[in-house]
Amino acid sequence: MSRATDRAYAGIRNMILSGELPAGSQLGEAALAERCGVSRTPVRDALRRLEGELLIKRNEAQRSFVAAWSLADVEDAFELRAMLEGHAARRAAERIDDVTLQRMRECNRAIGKAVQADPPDVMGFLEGNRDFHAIILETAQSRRLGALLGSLIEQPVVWRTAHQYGREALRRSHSEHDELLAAFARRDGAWAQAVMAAHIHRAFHAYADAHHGLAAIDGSRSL
Amino acid sequence: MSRATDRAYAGIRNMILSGELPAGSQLGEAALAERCGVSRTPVRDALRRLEGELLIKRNEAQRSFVAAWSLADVEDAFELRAMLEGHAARRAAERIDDVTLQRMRECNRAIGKAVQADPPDVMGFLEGNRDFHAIILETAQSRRLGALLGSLIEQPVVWRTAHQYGREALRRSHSEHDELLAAFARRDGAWAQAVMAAHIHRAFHAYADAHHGLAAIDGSRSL
DNA sequence: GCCTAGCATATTGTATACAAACACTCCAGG
DNA sequence: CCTGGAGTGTTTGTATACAATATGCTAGGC
Repeated sequence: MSRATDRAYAGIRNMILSGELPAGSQLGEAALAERCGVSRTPVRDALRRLEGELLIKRNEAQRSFVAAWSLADVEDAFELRAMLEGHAARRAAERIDDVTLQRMRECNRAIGKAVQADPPDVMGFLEGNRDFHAIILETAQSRRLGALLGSLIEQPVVWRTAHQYGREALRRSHSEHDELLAAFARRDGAWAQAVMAAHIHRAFHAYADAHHGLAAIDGSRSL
Repeated sequence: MSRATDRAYAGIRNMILSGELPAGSQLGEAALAERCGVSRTPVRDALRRLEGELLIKRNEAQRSFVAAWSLADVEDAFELRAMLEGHAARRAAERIDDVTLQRMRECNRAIGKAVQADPPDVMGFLEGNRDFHAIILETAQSRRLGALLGSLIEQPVVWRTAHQYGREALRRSHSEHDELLAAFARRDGAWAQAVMAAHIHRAFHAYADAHHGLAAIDGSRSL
């Protein structure tokens, strides 16, 4: 998108994800505009977008607030992701060509390298991971699926806690990608779907463990 | 939302769905603003929203055009709906209380009455059908699921062709709702999910038959 | 004759001013 | 002391003016 709108979107988004704007705080358009160095117009566009991604909720009088995410909300989002990305994986496995398959292999090699670095290169991992999933989504060739997943992929709180993931969790993620590649190589859609669904569900539990601790799985705390 | 934005959204949407603005035609903000009797600002909001619902697509230079829907696109949307609404039905069956169940029974009775009227009351059917599915979505208690389905429920072309559905198709829809109610009464999530998925898939074929004819299932024609 | 550069035009992006809606406070009356 | 309501201030909605950008056409050179 255009420069000012992007700046507003990225700026507000970062303020929310970094915790600079805590859950529940009001987002006045004028204040945000000043902080981002743009006028209210692009801020309004950005707020609409963020509202669609459920990072922001509006009260009955159209005032915007940072949405509060309970663990149940996050689980809900992961469950939908598992379903939709599983579907995407199945479609991709049925449609993938050898060139794309090769690209995915290289992508996962890069992820493997990031995992084995000392200390683990978490940013590199996240980037490779995002690319990997993006290729699958693209190969699935469903515009609507892409649009739906768009609001789910960038988990709001995941980024903040990614660094808490242990090397073991990253390594398992990497090896699950390998299994996905095996399913793709065989063009086995059902296999790919199952592996992907498991992959996402496991990622949720890795998140829940890292962020809430094993004892706190009660859904009562907000993020 | 507010008055002007709603007017723009509803106006543009109707122009697209009614065919007044054919697929592929450019949507200049200024022209739309004049036709809707508002300024460009609410028109821009409405365009953003419609773009999210994929009724509009933008080219690389940010110009808006009415999206062309091929039969494959419609099938794609129905497939996603089957998956997501199936999921919603499962959650709803596991959570529904007796009061809501009674409301749904009454809703389906109203649908039955519309179907048996002579001639069939198609508008009444559509209205009841929408309510029925809305109750399920509400009972599923997943904000994100609601947001995702929001962009899928209002099939753009379905409304234009609903009147072509025969009484038999409407009657089957009604009886499938009955089966759904049976699954809900037993709190059987898996059953509800299966019935709902079948319900949506059948609806797609009813649509395809009515709109494209039995011989034209090739995905090449746009809507 | 064709390609390219540049200008004219159309269209979207951004800023700002003003209008409307809402929330909040404070005072008056019971 | 509690309640109702008017007034004030804050916040969002809308309109419009201006800036930036893309597009298409024309003219000039090769």
